[in-house]
Amino acid sequence: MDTAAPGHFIRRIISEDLARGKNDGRVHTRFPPEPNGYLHLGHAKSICLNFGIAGDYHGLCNLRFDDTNPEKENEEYVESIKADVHWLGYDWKDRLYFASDYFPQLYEFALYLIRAGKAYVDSLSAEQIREYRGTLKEPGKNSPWRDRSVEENLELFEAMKAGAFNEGEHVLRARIDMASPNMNLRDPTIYRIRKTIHHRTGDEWCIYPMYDYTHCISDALEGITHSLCTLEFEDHRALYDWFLDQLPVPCHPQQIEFARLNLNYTVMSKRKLNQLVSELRVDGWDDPRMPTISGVRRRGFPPAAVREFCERIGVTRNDTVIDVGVLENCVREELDRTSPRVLAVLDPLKVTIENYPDGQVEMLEGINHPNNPDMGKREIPFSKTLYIERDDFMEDPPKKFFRLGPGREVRLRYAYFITCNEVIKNAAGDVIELRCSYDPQTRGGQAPDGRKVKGTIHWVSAQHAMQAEVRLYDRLFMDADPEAADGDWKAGLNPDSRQVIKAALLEPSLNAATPGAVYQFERLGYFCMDGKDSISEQPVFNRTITLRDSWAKQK
RNA sequence: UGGGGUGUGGCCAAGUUGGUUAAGGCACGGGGUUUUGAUCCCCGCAUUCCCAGGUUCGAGUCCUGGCACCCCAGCCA
Repeated sequence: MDTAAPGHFIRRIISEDLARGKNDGRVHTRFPPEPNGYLHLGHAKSICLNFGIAGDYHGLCNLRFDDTNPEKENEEYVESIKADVHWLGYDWKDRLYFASDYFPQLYEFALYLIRAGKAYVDSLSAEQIREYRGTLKEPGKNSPWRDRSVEENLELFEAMKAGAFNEGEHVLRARIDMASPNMNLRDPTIYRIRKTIHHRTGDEWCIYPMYDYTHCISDALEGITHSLCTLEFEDHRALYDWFLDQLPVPCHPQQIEFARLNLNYTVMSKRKLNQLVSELRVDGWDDPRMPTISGVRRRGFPPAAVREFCERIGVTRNDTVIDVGVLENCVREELDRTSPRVLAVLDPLKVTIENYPDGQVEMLEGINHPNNPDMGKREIPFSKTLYIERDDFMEDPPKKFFRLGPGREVRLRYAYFITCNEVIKNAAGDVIELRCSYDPQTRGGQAPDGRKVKGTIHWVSAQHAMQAEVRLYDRLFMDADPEAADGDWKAGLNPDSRQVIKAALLEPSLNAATPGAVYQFERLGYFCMDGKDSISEQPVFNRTITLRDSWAKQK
């Protein structure tokens, strides 16, 4: 029971509750997604909060699907959500629930409310209900059906359930206060008729309970102690409490609101993400550019990095926007620690070592991680014809450029010092090859005479390299705040958010790469083998994130 | 005066009973180590806490009055 660590305001509230002996010392939370889309980083914040708190206080966290709107929900979403929560590292064990499992109980409670005179069947149309509701500054007025007898309400509600009416003919409403300054309390609808097949209950029901009514009761039935939700539900708390106060429920959970996660350079609402997917602006919910959990997973973000991110951003009630740089930094930190290093060339420039024996091949030793010897070593083949990164050569380099240029000497990582003797160009004047010479004394990268070179560049042996497709990603939106662009938020979509390199060259050890594995391509960044599009003849690597690059900054 | 919230450096965020020089991270700038211009390591970065008054020996923390921004009028969640 780590009540010592104070942390954010929600932990403080829970620690105080525990100290006062509230809830018999139990802490029980829940993560309640609606299966109407894939989970995104905003959900990750909620998942880490709810499961994290349960873990810290030796409590429990349920996974509960809030599936009360059959028109938008389906099984695919349910499965993706379960997979995403597991991937993040959390387990609900045997506590998987569905609000739809409570439909019978919810119906009984509705009957209870009707008998208590706290709910009535309204026969106004949707438009009329809206008109009667009033406005933010003016009170609403009572529906003419508000004072039906208990018997008539019972009869009508049962007929609604039996399918005697069409959608929209009637609704069940809570009888609270049409003049309340809190719009949520102006006789909210609690049941509506929907003749739609539900993904779990099929055609068993044609009336479906609304969120406000369902959520609080579901929490109470599961013995939830702290019901954490986002700020926009703050005004709903009065209703949450109202229902629980009217009904004979086993307990009364406490709703606590926190600010949702906003990230710059992206959008974070299921509605908008859904739009990007359905309009084919991206390749599905798991497109590596998407801020979805499945997207960042495919991109190569480790779950530990996402968890660390959620920890770092904190939990408050402030409406804020987090800089994606914070997320990227978490990803770099985790990947720097865990990923093996490898040599790969994305934009190949041919190099011939003129004084290297034809047909000779040497196996050179490379270490898999500079700061962690436990990750071992590997052999990298070296030969007369190599490829280096085109960016690592400049015909007319500025003084601060440490790489290759005419007459300059650099170190080929783990191999030899080479000097550029000649630059070969094609008819168009493009550099197509470098003729170099190597110093046999520098094998491994050290000169016996102690001379230094300023640059070390990566390379790959032409005859040994394997080919791969590499996909480079940039931010999905060009503006920090896509929604600010008045009008079409999709106008700011970055046309260059994905760049595909068809024939990158990788050192042969990458033959052993498996889907999902992340490597650091030295001096370039971290790359993750794609599990969907890779085929054995042509693996695909997604660039997870670049390395920090102070040279690029300097330029 | 519809109701409900929030305001600490460029972006987050500690600071809770008022009491030394306002944590930490990201970003940024400078330096060192380095066979990745990576990592790592130093150092710098708010005389000031939305504003204005007030209480007090002392206020980011208390009081009063403003200002700014966010949420609410689904038979969505």
